[in-house]
Amino acid sequence: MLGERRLEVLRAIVQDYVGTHEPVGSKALTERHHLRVSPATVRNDMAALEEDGYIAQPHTSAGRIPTDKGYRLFVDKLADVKPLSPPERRAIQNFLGGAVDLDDVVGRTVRLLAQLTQQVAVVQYPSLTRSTVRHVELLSLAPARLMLVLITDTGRVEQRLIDCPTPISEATLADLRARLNSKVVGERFNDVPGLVQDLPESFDADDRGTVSAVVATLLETLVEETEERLMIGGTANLTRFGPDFPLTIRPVLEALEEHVVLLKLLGEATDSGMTVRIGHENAHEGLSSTSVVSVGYGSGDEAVAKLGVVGPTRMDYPGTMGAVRAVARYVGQILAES
Amino acid sequence: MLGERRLEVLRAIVQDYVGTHEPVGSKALTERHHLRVSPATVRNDMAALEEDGYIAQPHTSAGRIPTDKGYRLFVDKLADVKPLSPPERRAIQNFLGGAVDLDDVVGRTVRLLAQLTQQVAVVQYPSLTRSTVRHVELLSLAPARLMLVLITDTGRVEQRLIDCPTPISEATLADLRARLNSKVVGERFNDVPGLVQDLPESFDADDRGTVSAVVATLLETLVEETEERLMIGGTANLTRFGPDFPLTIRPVLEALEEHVVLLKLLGEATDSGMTVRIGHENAHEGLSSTSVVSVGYGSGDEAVAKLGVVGPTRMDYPGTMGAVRAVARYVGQILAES
DNA sequence: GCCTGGCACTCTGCGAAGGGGAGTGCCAAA
DNA sequence: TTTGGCACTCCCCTTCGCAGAGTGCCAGGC
Repeated sequence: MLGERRLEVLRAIVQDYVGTHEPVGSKALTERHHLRVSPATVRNDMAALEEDGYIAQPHTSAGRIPTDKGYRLFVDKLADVKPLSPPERRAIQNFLGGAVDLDDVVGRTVRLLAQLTQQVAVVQYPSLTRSTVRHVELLSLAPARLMLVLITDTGRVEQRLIDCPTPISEATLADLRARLNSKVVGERFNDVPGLVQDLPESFDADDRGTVSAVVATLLETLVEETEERLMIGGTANLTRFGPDFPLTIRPVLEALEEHVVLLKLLGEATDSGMTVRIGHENAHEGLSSTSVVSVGYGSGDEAVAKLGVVGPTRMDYPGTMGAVRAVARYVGQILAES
Repeated sequence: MLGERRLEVLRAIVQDYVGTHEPVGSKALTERHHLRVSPATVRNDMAALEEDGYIAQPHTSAGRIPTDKGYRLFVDKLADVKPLSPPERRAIQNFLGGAVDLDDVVGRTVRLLAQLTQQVAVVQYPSLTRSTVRHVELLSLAPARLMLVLITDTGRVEQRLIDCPTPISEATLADLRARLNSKVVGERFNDVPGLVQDLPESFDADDRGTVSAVVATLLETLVEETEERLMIGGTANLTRFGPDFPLTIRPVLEALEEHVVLLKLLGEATDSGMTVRIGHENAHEGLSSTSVVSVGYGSGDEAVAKLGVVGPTRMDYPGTMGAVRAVARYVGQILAES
């Protein structure tokens, strides 16, 4: 359909526009890229590209800018992920390696990604549902008041207060704690319900209510806290959007504050491999002039969460994708080590 | 020094400028505020106010706008904190009351404050140093690997991994756990070091190394985690700064991302009562065209942390102060209940 | 059939020019 | 001390005109 040279022209347009942020004309194209043809020929190609919806003119007799469809083609067919340089890789490793706990890992990742891409970075905390249980702790705070602490293999800690129907002895509590842990430690969250549901039956009638309450709270924590958290950074980079951005930046800031929206956005991305959503491909309309590059990361083979960046559609896709992929890889390593 | 009417004129200028965001002239002043004098008289007063540095003209023969010094006088002498309406109070209570845990309380508070003031809200997590210990838990993860979990009365949980020099038996661990808790539960963080420092001596020589490691980690957690966290919201309100804000908004966004800066900012505020820092009174230069209204909040009589808002110097001070104070009060109540 | 050079046309962006408006400062009088 | 009057200043907005860049189309060449 599209000739080889036309694709080349589109690639050149995207690259130039990303660099200059100004509509690019036929003459400038032939000068900067050594296409072996004249401006007039390029004009013909541009007309065809515009006809097919890959580029557009902001105003008659101005240069062309890529459309969402044009960027899509560029990303799918014309762009290679640009690997980071060895020094950059080392810097990433050093910076992430200094993290002391999970919060710190996520915090550093966000700052790193924002810094590397000069865009807004979004990092999801490792998801509970895909994590496994490292430990469950039960503390007696008062005669009829317990605290349940759940520790995941990714270092996340969740706590819940439990009001017991009847007081429970320390001995029974220790027993419960031991049996609970022997059942669930190392198991994935999804599998926990089936493993603990018959636990109350094996206790004395007196304690059964309390044990049930504990089990119920545990399951509740697993479900409710699937509500996933995320961290955002680099919002100052939004000012790079352009001179027209007062109206552009506002809906983006609003969207970024709605973590639910962002989580959904990340969730929609394919599980493995990198996902690029361009402009109107994003469901949320506040993000219709932005692109989202996201990828899963995890401590093992499997992704436990996602991270990505949000930037203007006119972003440097190869560079951004390279940075996102590299950061995800190293975060995975760090998580695996801890 | 300043006559009564001149103060009245200053107040009128501030109020008008806050409302219109445009330099205010003598004629408009006499029309909107029923000052019983003519524009010419007001002009004389304005000249005097300008002489003293309370107001300034952006350009010759334009209206006047308040200076930082003018706002300062307004806040100190001319403005009353504007109480919220009963419906607003009820809404606050309902909204905050729905919180399920500490994260949720802080999150809701930030959103609420941003919504009420239409500005950027900053809420500090309850500080560890002023909190008391609710429980310390020790978990054996591996033969020579422990996890220390610290739970505060404000619901915060911190965890740390400990590598033991020598393995420790479950019995000894239980003993240590019990003695540790009996010493520190209910105590303020600041007092903990003195209470636990002689703990290692009372154990067998074999275990002393491990106990020392545990104590050291606990103390480290207390100190390091004095690093306080905070949450920010309402950054989309930055777009209200004005049409000239591309250059204004960027340093503010940058400052907001440096939590360390913000914590310092909040920390500088007086412990009790409300603090208003106007324009250049803020140490950080990115915030030199913003004002920060902050106040402490706490579960009891004493403040455990601070919250506040960051907005343009031309903000509605009475309304903002009223909202900040009210929110702080209700957050305190919520924390006291839980 | 595709590429190329030439040419007329369109539209934006920028700077100069001009008028309206708002506001000030000063002065003289009440 | 306040007030009305008046001349002056400066900003802002609109208009105008022009240069520049880019396009579309056409006719000719490979």
